[in-house]
Amino acid sequence: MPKKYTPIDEDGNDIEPPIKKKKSAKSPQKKPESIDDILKRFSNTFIPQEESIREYSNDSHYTQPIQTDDEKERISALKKIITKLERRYLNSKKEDNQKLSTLEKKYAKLLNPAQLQAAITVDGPLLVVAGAGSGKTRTLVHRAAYMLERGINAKNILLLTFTRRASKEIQLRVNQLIGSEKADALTAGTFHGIANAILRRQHTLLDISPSFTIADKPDSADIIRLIRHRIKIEKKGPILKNSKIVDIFSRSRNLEISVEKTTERIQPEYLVYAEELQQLFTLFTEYKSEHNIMDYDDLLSEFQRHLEENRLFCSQMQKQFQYIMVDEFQDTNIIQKRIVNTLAAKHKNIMVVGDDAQSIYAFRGAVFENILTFPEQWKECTLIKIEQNYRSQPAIIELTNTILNAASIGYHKKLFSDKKIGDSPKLIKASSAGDEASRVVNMIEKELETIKPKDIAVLYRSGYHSTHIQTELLRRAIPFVVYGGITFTERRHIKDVISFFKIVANKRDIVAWNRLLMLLPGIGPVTARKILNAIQSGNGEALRPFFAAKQGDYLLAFIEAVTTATRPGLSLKDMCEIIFAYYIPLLSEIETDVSDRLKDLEILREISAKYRSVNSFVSDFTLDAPQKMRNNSPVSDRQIEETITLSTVHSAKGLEWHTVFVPHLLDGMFPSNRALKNFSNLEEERRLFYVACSRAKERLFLSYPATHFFGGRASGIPSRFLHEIDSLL
DNA sequence: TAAGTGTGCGTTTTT
DNA sequence: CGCACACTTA
Repeated sequence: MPKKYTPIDEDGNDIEPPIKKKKSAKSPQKKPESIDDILKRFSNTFIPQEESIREYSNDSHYTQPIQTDDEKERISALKKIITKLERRYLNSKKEDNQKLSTLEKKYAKLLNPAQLQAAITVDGPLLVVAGAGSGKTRTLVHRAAYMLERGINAKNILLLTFTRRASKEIQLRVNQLIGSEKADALTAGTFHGIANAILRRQHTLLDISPSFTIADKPDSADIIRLIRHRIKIEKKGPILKNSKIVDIFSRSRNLEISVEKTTERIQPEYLVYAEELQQLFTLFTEYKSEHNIMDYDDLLSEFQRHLEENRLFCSQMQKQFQYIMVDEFQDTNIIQKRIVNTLAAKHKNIMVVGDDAQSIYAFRGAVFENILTFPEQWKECTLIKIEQNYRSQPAIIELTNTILNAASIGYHKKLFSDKKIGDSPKLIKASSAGDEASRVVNMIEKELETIKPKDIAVLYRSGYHSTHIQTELLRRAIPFVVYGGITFTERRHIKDVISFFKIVANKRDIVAWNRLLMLLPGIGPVTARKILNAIQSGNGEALRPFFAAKQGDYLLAFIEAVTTATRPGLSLKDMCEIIFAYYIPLLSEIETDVSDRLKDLEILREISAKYRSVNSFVSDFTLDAPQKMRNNSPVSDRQIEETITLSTVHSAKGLEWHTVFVPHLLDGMFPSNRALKNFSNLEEERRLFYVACSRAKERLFLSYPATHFFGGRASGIPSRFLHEIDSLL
């Protein structure tokens, strides 16, 4: 068996010199090391590294994961569905001599025949399978415009998108097409955004509190942190990480399978804690409802639950949304599909668009079967395929088609393009991650001679893959924006201030209270809990003893700020003043590098000024975090023109660039280590690779380093996906 | 009981 | 590199 890991690279890496810690020599080890451990450490340190760049021509490196019986079954079932779909598609292909109305003729000039059909087929269920770059958004935009022009009331149209960015773009383009008065009344947004808005607006009918706050993932992890001590958790295996627990819970709900099953599937090391996890899940659920908190999954499932249980509400919704369009349908999960089905049940004017080859959100419960089985659900549905690609030049299309052909299933689309053939995709081999970064940036500089910064993107598998490239770009003073990874919202001081707003919005948001209390010097978990008990007791006097304690002045200042900020009639601007006046001095006390953070807070002030209610500010902020960052702060649209884009592949979905770089194509990085042993996960990684490459219009550069630091070890095997497209590079 | 230090461990992807 | 936990110190 070939050696899987090469030892630590000690030379030539100017970015991240590996400093070998000698901790074991200093601190006495309690348990004696096993011979295996010692040997492992020895070989990591002293066995000379392999310096040559590996070639991918030899596929003995790659062990294909074994398909489980379930997977085999699923695939053969899907294949049957696809064959049926294909047959049905061929039968339904109409002769194109239908007579067009004047209005339709207008749209015929703007769209190709398939797009036109998709746009003017307004009544009844409709499935549009659209390949990458085939003008999916264009079709949606024109369809909405066509409907409005045909006299359908904008209020009766619901457009569900995957990201806020997509919904904003569609709305903007509809505006440009037919003017804003009509288009503005259209309901467009993400599933989560719409669920949030409707739950708040209809709170009386639904009998819920409209002041609930929304917990993002770190917030949920905080809740777990607060409640995990209520049950005894003996150390039986690996440490239970709060954020992983949250992942398990969320996935369990998205897939609608038990916590234990989910654990087995995504975090089998935690199976020893199955019982504890189940208990925690119950506590977690109770905690959220007690404190008027909803997480992302609650927004969807509560919405769906009310639709099911409240007939009045349901019929109101069905009456309002007579025409429904869903973008990126391949990435919907069971609950989202159910919501759509319920909403469309009465009028049946439901149109879904998607591409099964771009389904990359299985980790969030997405089932691309949703798109393939749509015609089974809606028997009378019309089926349209849009296959012409307007984005990429033929050499790139050939490559992306090849990637798809390696996939085991899929509703195969033969994308084709009229564009003239351009440069073939290039492969860059580097000796180390630092070397890779500098080669990539060399190419970027070369590209910049002919194209604009905003036409270039670097797309990688995981957030932390961007660090080397970032360092290199910073060094050469090339401005860039980072999408994905650590967002603005997750920065500590932003979370603090938002927590303050959350308290104002929802007094019961104990997570927010706790966070702010723990910030105070002299207050730790125990005191914080006591204070919280006092606050929740509903008796103000109970707080008095804490003011008298040695760090009481801090607490007093905090409580005073809270009461001032909660006074009725304050604008968000006033509130910001009060909060900052309290928080900034405190921040300077506990942090050293305040100036950067103050800039962030200024941005926060600007954003908040646009809102009139605390609730909408806080929920929008959680659902639609500003994530464009440059030197760690959001940038204006103007600056974006001058910057190149660094993004995770996931965040790059639906976007396109003249030139695209896909670095770190090592087995274990892309495809990710986690996916190597599981057949379906590996298939999803391949689709992800497909999404990455199909973002490129003219030029595509793939690259990999010989080694990459990876928890002290380095993997040096080129990605198996490169092997699959070998001949095209 | 808060807060600081050390250490071991495991690194997706997002609304 | 960040975190959960163990242990120490004040």
